[in-house]
Amino acid sequence: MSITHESAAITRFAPSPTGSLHLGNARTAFFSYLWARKTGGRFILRIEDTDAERSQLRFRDELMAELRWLGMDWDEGPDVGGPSGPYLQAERGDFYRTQFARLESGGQAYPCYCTAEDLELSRKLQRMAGKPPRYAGTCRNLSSAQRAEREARGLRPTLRFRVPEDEVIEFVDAVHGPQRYVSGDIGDFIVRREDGTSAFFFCNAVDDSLMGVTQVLRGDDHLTNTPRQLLILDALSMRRPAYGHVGLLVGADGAPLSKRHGSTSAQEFRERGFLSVAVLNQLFRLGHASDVDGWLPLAEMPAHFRPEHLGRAPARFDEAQLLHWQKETLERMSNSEVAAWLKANDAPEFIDLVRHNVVLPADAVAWRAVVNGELAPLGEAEQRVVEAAGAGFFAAAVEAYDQAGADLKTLAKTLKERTGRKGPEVFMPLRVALTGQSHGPELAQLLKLMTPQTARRRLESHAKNS
RNA sequence: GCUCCCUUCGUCUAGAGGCCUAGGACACGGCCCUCUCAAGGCCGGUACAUGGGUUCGAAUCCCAUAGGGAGCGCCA
Repeated sequence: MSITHESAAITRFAPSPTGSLHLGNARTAFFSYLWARKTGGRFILRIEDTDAERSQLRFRDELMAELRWLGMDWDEGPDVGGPSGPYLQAERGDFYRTQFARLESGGQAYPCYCTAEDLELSRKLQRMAGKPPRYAGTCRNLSSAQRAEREARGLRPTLRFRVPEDEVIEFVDAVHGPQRYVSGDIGDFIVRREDGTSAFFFCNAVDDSLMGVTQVLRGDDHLTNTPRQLLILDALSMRRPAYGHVGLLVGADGAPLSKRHGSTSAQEFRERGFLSVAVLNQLFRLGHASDVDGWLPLAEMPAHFRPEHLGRAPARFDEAQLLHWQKETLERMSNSEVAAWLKANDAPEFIDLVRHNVVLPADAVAWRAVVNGELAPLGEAEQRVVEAAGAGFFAAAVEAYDQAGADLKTLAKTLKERTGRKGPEVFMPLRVALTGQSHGPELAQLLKLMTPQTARRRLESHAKNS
């Protein structure tokens, strides 16, 4: 069996609006998006809001806003419509009811009157006995009289899928290759909750099929769920999409990405000032090997996306690499784009000067203070530079500054003549005194941007008691 | 407990039996450039989880072991 990656793929991203857009989900969404764009297919956004308790409108809006911020657009979705709507599962109840009825009339599903407490207890018992916690089959073969009796007692049933015995379920996973499961390992599972809404296994599989999705791409955590979904689709004689399960995104410690790893949502990275293209360049290479190593604009990513090179092993998210893509992105931006990104109304000369020393907006804040604010206390290394130069050096520097003004070349020249020092021995103490740091943008330009009073005061402060 | 998945430099990855004394990117270290940092150029170190097979030959195939992860939910 060979997997074809080239035909027009209909892919989807189907998040549940119960939280912010996690980096891992953003990556799966992105891969799905790229697959559709690469093959000239379609990308669908479907919101899985069947859990009324946890689903929130706010999260749905946030999810879409973050996706858009990242640069992804979808051909079908709750806000743009499409031929297979509605795209909110909460509004698809009629579709599910139709399919539930088909399952029930075919005997492929049955009402189950066990309560959540019954089931919990049963699972616990099985676990203690060292057995896999599977549905015991209590309601599997209830007679109509028995059902009527339970209904009369006011019990509201769930609908349970009757897993066929001794069936082999096979499929070719787009990233893992051939998979084989036996139905005996799967217990009957709930497809319709007591309140009539659809459970995940069901609506997720049915909608993918109904919406014409040809390629489902999702996290590895769904791999062993796939046979269940295939069973549903087969029972309903619905078309199976192809499935692909990518390795999860994990933190530096190898554990699934979570809050304790710091920022994990797209929103957090956006708020810290990361550029969306930088984030995309990083996601593009996590669990995916492209044919290019360098930075790519979003428009060129689909052509360099290789579905056959999606990774099975979990990928660690390393912020150092994201920082690299951030720099690469910044280097490609014009001064006015950088200025717009910084959102601070900086003078063009300032932007031009410090842009190569700024990776995040927070860095610009520090340089602004250097130009016209208060310097932070000197670090150890800086302290040593000042001490090595000596108070006399700075006294001479003040004098030279009074004559030369903000022209660093003349200032340095004068100082060289008066102190007999040269090169770094002249520039380094000046830099440290003037900026408080041993590194940074061109000193000559920095000096020009400062007010004379500031520059003079900073030099003078080291001329005395150092 | 059962089933399934995963394991190449610190990190992301290339690698589909000989092209691998394992390649690239990021990070790191050194040198050059330079007032410094960044950028750029050059150089460098570090990896096939372990143990058995199969084979003339294994990172690549098979089997065990170890370690990680997922699923077995009226959560998705």
